[in-house]
Amino acid sequence: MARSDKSALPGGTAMLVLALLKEREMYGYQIIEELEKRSNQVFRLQEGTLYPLLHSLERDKLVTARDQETPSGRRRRYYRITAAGLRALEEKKEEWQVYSRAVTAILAGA
Amino acid sequence: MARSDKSALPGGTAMLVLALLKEREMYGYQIIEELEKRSNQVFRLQEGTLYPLLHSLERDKLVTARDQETPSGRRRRYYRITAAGLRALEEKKEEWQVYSRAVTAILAGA
DNA sequence: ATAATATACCTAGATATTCTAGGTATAGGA
DNA sequence: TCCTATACCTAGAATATCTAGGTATATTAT
Repeated sequence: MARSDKSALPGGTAMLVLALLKEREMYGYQIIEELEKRSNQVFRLQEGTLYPLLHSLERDKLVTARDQETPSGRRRRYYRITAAGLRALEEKKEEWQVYSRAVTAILAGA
Repeated sequence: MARSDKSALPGGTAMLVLALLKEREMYGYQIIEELEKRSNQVFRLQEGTLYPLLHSLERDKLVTARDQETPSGRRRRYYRITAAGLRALEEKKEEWQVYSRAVTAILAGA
């Protein structure tokens, strides 16, 4: 995830992608743009990050994929979240809450 | 940083360590325990993560180090944050705020 | 007294994640 | 016609963290 200092949120990328897919099925390129838009340009996934990630989510059965052509003939691969994916999302969200609260506590000091 | 799913917050570990050192100088083992305590056991740095990290912070002049023996003869290496370290901490905190707000926005949905 | 555990430092190599830097192909606009 | 945007992909590099060791002394339990 491209940010000023090159760092990212580990495991978090999958969580964000699953969160988008919870709303509706989307194709890869669209996920990148949505994520950028909704974060107000805070992060923009690199294609080299997203596509392999989608493949691993599919392998783990957290999403399913189907190909579809646009009227103009362009190929798109749509991803849809599965029941297991929804469960995984809830878990990751819970972890994120716990984690960010702990970080906040430490930053706030003694 | 040991968590249930093995993931961590990249760059975040340095931020947390610097946040502790802002309060007072500390030695490595102590940092591990303080971090665990203040996060309510949410994370516990592995020694193999912390010691190399402290060395890189020292190399980058964000901290300075000095050795000291306890009355009983045990060696401890104390780390103190530098002015550059304080600046780096403020930057990382700002990034964290921006980042966590963006994540929250995406998790909250459209 | 001795054994086991805790303290305290360290490193090398494996693993996981993301990035860089390419590649392919089509659509649409200048 | 050429350039940019769309849309997919992968290989290899870079980075961060973990695993799994190692050394040594102090403290606690047997």
